[in-house]
Amino acid sequence: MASAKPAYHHGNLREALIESALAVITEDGPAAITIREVARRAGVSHAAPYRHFNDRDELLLAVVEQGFERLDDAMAAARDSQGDDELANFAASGEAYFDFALDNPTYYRVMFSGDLLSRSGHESLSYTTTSFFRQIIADVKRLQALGIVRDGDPTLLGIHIVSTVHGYVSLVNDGRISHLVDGHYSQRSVRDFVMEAVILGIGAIPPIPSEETPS
Amino acid sequence: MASAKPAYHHGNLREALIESALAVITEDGPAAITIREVARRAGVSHAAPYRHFNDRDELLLAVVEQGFERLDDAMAAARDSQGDDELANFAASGEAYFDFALDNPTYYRVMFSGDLLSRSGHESLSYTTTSFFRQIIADVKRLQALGIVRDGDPTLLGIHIVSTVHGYVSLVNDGRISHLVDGHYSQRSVRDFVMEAVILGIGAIPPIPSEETPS
DNA sequence: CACCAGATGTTTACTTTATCAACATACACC
DNA sequence: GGTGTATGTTGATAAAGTAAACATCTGGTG
Repeated sequence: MASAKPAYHHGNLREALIESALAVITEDGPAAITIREVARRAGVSHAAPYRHFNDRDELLLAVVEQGFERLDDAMAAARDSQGDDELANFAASGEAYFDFALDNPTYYRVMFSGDLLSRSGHESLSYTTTSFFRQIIADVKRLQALGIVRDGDPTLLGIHIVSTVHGYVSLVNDGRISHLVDGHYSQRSVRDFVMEAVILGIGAIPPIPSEETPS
Repeated sequence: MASAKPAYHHGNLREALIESALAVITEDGPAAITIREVARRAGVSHAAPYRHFNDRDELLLAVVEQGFERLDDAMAAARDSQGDDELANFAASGEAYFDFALDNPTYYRVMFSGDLLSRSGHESLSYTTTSFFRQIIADVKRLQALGIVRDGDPTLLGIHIVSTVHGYVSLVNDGRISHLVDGHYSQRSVRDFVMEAVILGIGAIPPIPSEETPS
């Protein structure tokens, strides 16, 4: 009861366009996104997207924003997953970051592409990262107050932490270290090594690994 | 004696095109590079670049390769600058990396854009990073043998180191942390903090800061 | 229920670009 | 000097961004 005629109005074109954009990026990278291709995939005319986005960048921006929302959600969920253990909560949110980035390379790539920012210094972008950093720095402060994290400027510590995590997932996503890892390490074990190194680096003791033995 | 007529043959068009490309990237980002614009800046017709590069990506690739050469040179020079002090040499080469990336954001951005790789999995690109990683890992091994760097898989330690450095310079270059730093810290001091944290993180003691008091 | 105002799509048209093919020129070597 | 090859130029085609004018649907309003 919903397929007789193609329907002049799509119904939810905006979302459909974002999804198509993601598909294109996954297949051919962010540079391959074209308004026309995205429109084609959504089954509308090449100019229809302009009813929802002023230009190509705005479409990209919508993808970025959706990505940050999902990342935020994942981290927020993880942050509260470990009860009262502050360090475990922090580690869990960090793990969520790793996992989001590695499981959603498409989102991650656009989110941190830098190209968008350089082209149109969209405030929303810098805002997103700002709030993200604030959260990390607040975490560091809290853990310092609890004596879990070493003394030192929390902003600088936060920058150090984010640098490592972001650097690692970027290198992995861009296929820059696969040649070192493939056949020698599981992606998981490398991720865990880096994560523990981060914890160690801020002077906290990594949580005792759980007994689970995943496949 | 070298400017009478425009000269049908440019003389060194290939280099000129690479330079023009760099200029465009600096001004408007990598996505703004067009064969035609680059040709315009070099003062040649829109099809002339095709005598030197098969397509747009190959031009980009040439920029990337030149960038990696310069980075390699800078690091190699630094690596031998501190005499027999192995750790100091390592730190110096790391510092050279930071400096190259932060002083040449244009090069660095294209070099690690990831877009190129995803579009055309050019072997030369993965090769470059491969040799780069090999060097780091060799350094780690040597320092471990000297008891300067903590035990642990040198490949994983190398990945950790490169992740942090690359992550930091990427965030800086993409303007993602300027809002945290501006007015509070000098870029230099943040860089030094991260660099020391890396040294600390691999279990080495940071070299005693020199007496210099730069402006 | 008929009708109007927006919102959402479509068509057309113009400009810029990548890229190819055909043609032109200059330099190197004989 | 003559010629082949590398290096440039011109012209043409197809695809994309984007704007403008036109079409159609949807949701109130009377």
